[in-house]
Amino acid sequence: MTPKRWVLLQQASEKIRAARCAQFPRLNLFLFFDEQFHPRLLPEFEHALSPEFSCITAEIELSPPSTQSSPSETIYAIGVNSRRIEGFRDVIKRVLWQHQQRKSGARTYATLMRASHDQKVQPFRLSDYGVFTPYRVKTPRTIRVHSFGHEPFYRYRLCTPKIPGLPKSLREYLWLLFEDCPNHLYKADGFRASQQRFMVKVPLYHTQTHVMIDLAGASRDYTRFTSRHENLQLYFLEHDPCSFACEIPVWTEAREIQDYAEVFGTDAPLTGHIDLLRYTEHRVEVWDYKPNALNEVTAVTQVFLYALMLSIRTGLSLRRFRCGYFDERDLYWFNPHEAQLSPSHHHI
DNA sequence: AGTATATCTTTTCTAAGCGG
DNA sequence: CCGCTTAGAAAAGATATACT
Repeated sequence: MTPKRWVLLQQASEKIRAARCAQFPRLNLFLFFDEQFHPRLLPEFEHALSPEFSCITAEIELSPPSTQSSPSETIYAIGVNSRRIEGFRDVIKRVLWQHQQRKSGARTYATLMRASHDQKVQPFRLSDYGVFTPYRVKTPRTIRVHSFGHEPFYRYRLCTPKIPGLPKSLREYLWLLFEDCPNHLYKADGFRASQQRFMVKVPLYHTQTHVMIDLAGASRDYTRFTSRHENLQLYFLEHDPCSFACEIPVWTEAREIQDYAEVFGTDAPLTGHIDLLRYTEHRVEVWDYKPNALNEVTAVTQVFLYALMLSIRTGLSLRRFRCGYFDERDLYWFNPHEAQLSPSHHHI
């Protein structure tokens, strides 16, 4: 979106708001130009929004520029009379998500595992399609928080001063989550990485002396929240220079892996939330806090799937990841690219 | 559950009005 | 001219609501 177009959309927004403010005092708008498939979307948006919102649509024809050579353009707008801007945004996102241009040539699971080079990714961004008005600007904080209503609620936290040193695609992913996360994938039909569906075989290393273990022990005195998990996570973000984010949403869909159904035994999207991310020795570390790590059996699969999904989201090779889980006594870690997923998924 | 925002309520501040 | 009173505005605080 060019700055000029952005201004035109803002002006259109003001115009609509002025005309409708009496009838719709809490009007929130999504505006876009008539490019690509957009105009067809107006009724689709309306249909998707109608169960939850009272909505209006508008079309504004721009007066053509003085040089008559170029054709006139139209701005389309869909609006809701509600303050639930996140709910509004989610519906728009869901509709647009289905219209994404399919990336051709999804890699097979085996190539994904073998890849030693990073891949280019083209993440979905709402701002590529249109603008929301009014736009609510969040106050900047060192640890930025966003709660996802992913049943239950997950509070994603990002420690912004630690971001600059990270690989670019990871940085971009961490930022786009705040607004562009496809929350509809986390509803009903998907399957969670935390649910056990198959076994992973991988060389697993065990230790009882590790900075993570010390930090986990020290975090016990931290009781800001009622949840132990949340206290530990925030403690790591505040006291460990390597920990930069917690409860990071990740996902992958069937169209992203050629033999997805064969590998996972389903077409449903895979979703999850990574407990804790660290960056050390040029490796992205995916961690899960498991009280009683010693007796843990499902954690390897779970953390492996987290790393796989983050690798797909960021395009970073699995070789740049390290995985593990820990508590106040024990720590286990492994290299995700060495993992072997047993294809049978019939054991739940 | 925990947090941000809107709305209502109370307090405080400011300044104008007025009588001594 | 001064100080007391008070209306109205602004700030602060408390509560309700919406949000994720």
